[in-house]
Amino acid sequence: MRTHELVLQWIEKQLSDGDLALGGRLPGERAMAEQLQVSRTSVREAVRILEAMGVVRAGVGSGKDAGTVVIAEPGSALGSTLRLHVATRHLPVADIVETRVLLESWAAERAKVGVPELEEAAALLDHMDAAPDIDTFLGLDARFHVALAQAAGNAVVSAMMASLRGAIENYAGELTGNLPDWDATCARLRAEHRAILTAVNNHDGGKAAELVAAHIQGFYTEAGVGSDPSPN
Amino acid sequence: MRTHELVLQWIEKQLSDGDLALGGRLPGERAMAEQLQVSRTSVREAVRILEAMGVVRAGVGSGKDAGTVVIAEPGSALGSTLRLHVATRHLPVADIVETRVLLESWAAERAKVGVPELEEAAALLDHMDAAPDIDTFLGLDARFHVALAQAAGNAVVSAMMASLRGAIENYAGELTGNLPDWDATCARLRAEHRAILTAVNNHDGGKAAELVAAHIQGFYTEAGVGSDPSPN
DNA sequence: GATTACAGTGTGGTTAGACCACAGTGGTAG
DNA sequence: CTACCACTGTGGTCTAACCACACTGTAATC
Repeated sequence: MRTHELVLQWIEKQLSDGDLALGGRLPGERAMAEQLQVSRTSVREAVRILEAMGVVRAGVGSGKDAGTVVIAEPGSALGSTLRLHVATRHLPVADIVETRVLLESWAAERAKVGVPELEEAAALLDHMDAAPDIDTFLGLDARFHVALAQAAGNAVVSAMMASLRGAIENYAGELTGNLPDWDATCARLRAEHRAILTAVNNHDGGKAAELVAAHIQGFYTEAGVGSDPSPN
Repeated sequence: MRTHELVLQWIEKQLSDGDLALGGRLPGERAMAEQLQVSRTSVREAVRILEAMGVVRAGVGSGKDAGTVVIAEPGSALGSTLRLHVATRHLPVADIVETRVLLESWAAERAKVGVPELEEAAALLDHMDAAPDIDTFLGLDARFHVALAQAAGNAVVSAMMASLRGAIENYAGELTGNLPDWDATCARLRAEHRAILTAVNNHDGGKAAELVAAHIQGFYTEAGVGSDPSPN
């Protein structure tokens, strides 16, 4: 077994045993190296992997944001991984979109009315009506979809859904500039968002799921994603 | 931007541009370091991250398996990431199981009859009948479920489904020893597998999806997973 | 006394250079 | 022809140093 894997095992055990919890600080790299009798290089390789997994965040200096602390951001980590595999042509963009439709319509169908996430989603829709530019709109759009997914109460589905979106974010983002009429598209998307939220609040999960599926598929189809067999 | 991220960007660009394809070799670490004008350490950190993502595999020595080659194993990589997040208590085991049911029943419903994956699945069932011990059985079981998922033709769903299983593999594996009657459970699982495959081959996707959902949920429930609010 | 300036401390970030184990390659002695 | 062995290039590991950064405490200054 390679040295940095030993360090990974040790840290994972600390997490599993509860000796290291979310928000907690890892020992300094030099201290860990001495404690485990390995070089600082190996410790750093392990920390890098955990950072790529979204399990820790490393910060220089001293004080609040310094040191290596335990976080929980699986979404961005999974997204990066998927993005790389899309780059290798192993994961087709169409499959990403299809899976996103699957997860997100499932979540819409099971969204619990009255949870804070739905209120946040509603507030985001108001902000989107006043979004000054496309990028701001897309940023709020992402947050809306995540909030909607979170309302279903399954953290794994939320994380995966967010990662799927993130994996093709740049790719799809480039295509929005080529849309024939962004203002019209934007107006349609906003109307669809409100229809989805209304269906959820009316306890009509089936309707909400249908609307979400059509909403996502419609956007990517219009942007030209999914029909192209050779992305990048 | 940190140095190793620069290396990551460079490699990702090589992949996106097609200059580096699946099965291809990365330049040696020393060569890459010189080419990008960074230290070998930084190159190694980038390679470590890619390795954790399941994008490359590093091998020592010379010849066929030597050097750093591009692979495509998102499943194991995503599984490790999820496992770590389960360890931080951020992802409940119950959510993992629920998501696996979702993905796998979706795949069962859309499995295409006649594809090679289904034939492989059938062959695996025969091998499972003759499995000498639990570990062998569970290994074949994993391959059966992956083959079934692949029959739906969505690489992302297959990878995610495999990763979900892998994330709680050890956790669930420990519990199989505590089952009241493994022989009975094993016989039941084998019967359920055949019923699932039969439903798929009869083009009864709805039935297959139902059976798969009950099959997975039943196993984890019997093993005591999902009802325990505090795993590990 | 309050404020400012600055050295001190501990963090991760980066580098250079060395040595190791490993696995093929090819020459060489038998 | 065979067996051996030095050679080469790969990743794996380690050491020791230096840097930038951000806070902390102290001391000089107003």
